[in-house]
Amino acid sequence: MTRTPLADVACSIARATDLFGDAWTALIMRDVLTGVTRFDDLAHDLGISRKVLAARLSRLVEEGVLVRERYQERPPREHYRATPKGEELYPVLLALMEWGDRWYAGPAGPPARIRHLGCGLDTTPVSACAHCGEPLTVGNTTQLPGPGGRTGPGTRVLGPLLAAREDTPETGRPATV
Amino acid sequence: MTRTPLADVACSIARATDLFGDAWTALIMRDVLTGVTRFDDLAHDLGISRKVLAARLSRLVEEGVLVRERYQERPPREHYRATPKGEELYPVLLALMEWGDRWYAGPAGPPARIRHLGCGLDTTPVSACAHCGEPLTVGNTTQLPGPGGRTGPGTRVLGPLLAAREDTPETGRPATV
DNA sequence: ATTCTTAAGTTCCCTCAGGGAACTCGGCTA
DNA sequence: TAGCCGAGTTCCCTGAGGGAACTTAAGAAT
Repeated sequence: MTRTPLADVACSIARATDLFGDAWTALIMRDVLTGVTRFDDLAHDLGISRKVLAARLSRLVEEGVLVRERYQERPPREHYRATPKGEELYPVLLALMEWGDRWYAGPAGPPARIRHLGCGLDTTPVSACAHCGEPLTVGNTTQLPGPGGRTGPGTRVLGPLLAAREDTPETGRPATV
Repeated sequence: MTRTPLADVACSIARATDLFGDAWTALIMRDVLTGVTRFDDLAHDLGISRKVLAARLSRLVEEGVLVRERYQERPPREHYRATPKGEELYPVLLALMEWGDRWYAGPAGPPARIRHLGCGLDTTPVSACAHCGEPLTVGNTTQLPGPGGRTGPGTRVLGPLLAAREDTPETGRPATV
C-alpha cells in the first residue's frame, strides 16, 4: 500500500485516506469510540490478526488519533482512547454507516440505530451546510481551489472540472456532477 | 485483505468498509464525482497502477456504484459515471475531507473549498441530525441495536457498551464516549 | 498503404503487507 | 510454583499491489 506518497498529495481526502483508507482502521475507530478499547478485546471483536492490530494501533497513536493509557495499576494494564482528533472521525463513521444502511441493510432494517440525545430520536446523519443547514449533495456543491492548494502540473486539488467552470467552459464531455 | 468476511458482519460500517476501506477507492470516487471519469485520466491523476485501477473499477461497477458507459461512438470510448448509490458516497468524502482539512491543512489553509450553491457560501460540512439539524458528536449520540441486527455470540452490532446502558450498568472501566 | 497515436485494458515479475498461529514476558493468583 | 491473564512479537506463507511492457482496436498522419 502506497502510504507516504498519498500523504504528500495536496488533497485532504488523500491525506485522510492515507490513514483511514484501510479496511481495519475504520472498524478499530468504531470499536474504540464505542467502548472497546483493550488490545485483546479489539483483537477478538474484529477478528483481526494481532500483528496487524498492533501495527494499526501504534500508527493511530503516532498520528495523535488514539492515546495509550494505563487504566489500572495492579496489574498494570493499558488501553486505547480516542483523542479529540480521533473523536472527530465520528462523522466519517456516521457517513459510512448511513451509506451501508441505505444500500446494504436487509429487509429487517439496519443492524444499528443512532439515537441523538439532544432531541431523543433515532436519527439518520446527514451531511449539512454549516451555514444554512441544508443537506450537501454532489449536485448542489462545487469544489474550488483553496488557499493551501498547490498549483502546477500533475497537482490536481479537487475537481478540476468544476474549478474550470469558473473561468472557461468545458469540453463536450458530459459532466458527471 | 480480508474482503468477504467483513461484508458478512452485521455492521453497516463493516459493509461499507469492505468496499470503501481501501486507499484507492475513496480517491477514485472523488475523481469520478468531480469529473475525472476516463481510465487513462484516472490512472494518470491518481498515480495508481493500471492493474489495480482496472480491478477497482470493475468491483465498483459490480457493486452498482459506478456504471461503464460509452461516451463517444467513433472511435468507441467508455468512461465511468457514478450511479445514485455512488453519488451517495459524497457525504463520506466530505467527512474525510473536512477531517483532513481540520488536522492536516498547512498554515496556508485547506487545499480546496466546497461551495454550497444553495446559499452561495464556502461551507464546511457537518454531520447533522436529520430531525433537529444539530451536529452529531460522539458525546451526544448513543448506539442501539437495530431491527436488522443479529444477536448471538461474537456478533457485535455497534456499541455494546452503549447498548448495555439501556439495561444494566457498566463495569468500572472508564467510558470513552 | 503503412505507420503513429490514443484509449483502455492485460500480462508478467517481484516485493512486501496481511493472515494465522505459536511464542514471550511481566505480574498477579490459587 | 504452577497457572493464567493482558499485551504484544515472531515466524512462515500466501496473495495483493507496484511497475513496466504488451495487446487490441480504431482513427489520424504522411
